[in-house]
Amino acid sequence: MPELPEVEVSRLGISPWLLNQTINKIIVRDKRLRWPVPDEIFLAEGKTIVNIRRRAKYLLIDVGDGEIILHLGMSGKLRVIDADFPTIKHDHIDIVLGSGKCLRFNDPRRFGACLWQPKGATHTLLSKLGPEPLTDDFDTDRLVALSKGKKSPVKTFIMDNDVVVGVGNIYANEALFMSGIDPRRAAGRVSAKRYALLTAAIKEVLAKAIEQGGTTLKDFAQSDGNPGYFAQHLRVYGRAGQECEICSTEIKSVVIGQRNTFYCPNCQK
DNA sequence: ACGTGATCCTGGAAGC
DNA sequence: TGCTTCCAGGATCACG
Repeated sequence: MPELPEVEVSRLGISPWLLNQTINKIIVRDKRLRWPVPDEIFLAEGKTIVNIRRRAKYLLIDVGDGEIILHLGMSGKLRVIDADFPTIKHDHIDIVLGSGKCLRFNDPRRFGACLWQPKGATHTLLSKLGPEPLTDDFDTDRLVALSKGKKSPVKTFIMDNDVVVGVGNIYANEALFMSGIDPRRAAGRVSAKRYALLTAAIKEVLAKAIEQGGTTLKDFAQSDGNPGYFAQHLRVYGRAGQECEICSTEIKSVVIGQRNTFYCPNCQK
């Protein structure tokens, strides 16, 4: 289940293999992803990859005339392998490179996406996104301003892509624990002081995860497809019934916005 | 405008 | 052992 750090680590992992390479061919074995894969992506054939960037959890492969947009959904994996390497189940798309390698997209649950945006245009999916969490555009003032009067839970608030992008369920849980805020608390009833703590916690937990190569639960493989990475230490996520590391109180779980939520009833108020 | 909830999909785990 | 059921997850869309 790739969150922002996993996508960033994927970007870093695949970039050296893709940059300055010509796209010889794009093979779409199954276009039934989150949205049907549009024929426009074939416009990238014959073009050279000049940049690979990330926006939220989207990867953008720039070929000059436009960008291929990739989203890993929750079960998507990218591997860079030899183009003639035998395919396995759910290998939906190949981007075949001049080097003989290919970027192969595998996604069992097909929640991922492969789309196209022409040069200068911004796909509607990307046009309304909030700021990147690791930039200065995401700060305490923004959380304080946008949360005014909001009755929905603070956890739902920080997972809202209009507020800030890239905060998924795992890191939302962890950041709220780190800042001592009860995830059920109404967003409008969190003080500015505590929003400062939360802002810092979000930045810290995401940055640390990127450093460590991404938190790796069951669905993430690094770009070379090899395991051999270690899951980042999670303090509340998935730990219901276990003791809080700080105070030994039992970690509770509750569903918020249809998402499993974990917190320490003693440390988080 | 705001908030809640259904929905997409599959594999792995848990339950019977 | 083999079946069924449940669950996970991001993001959109429909509805109250």
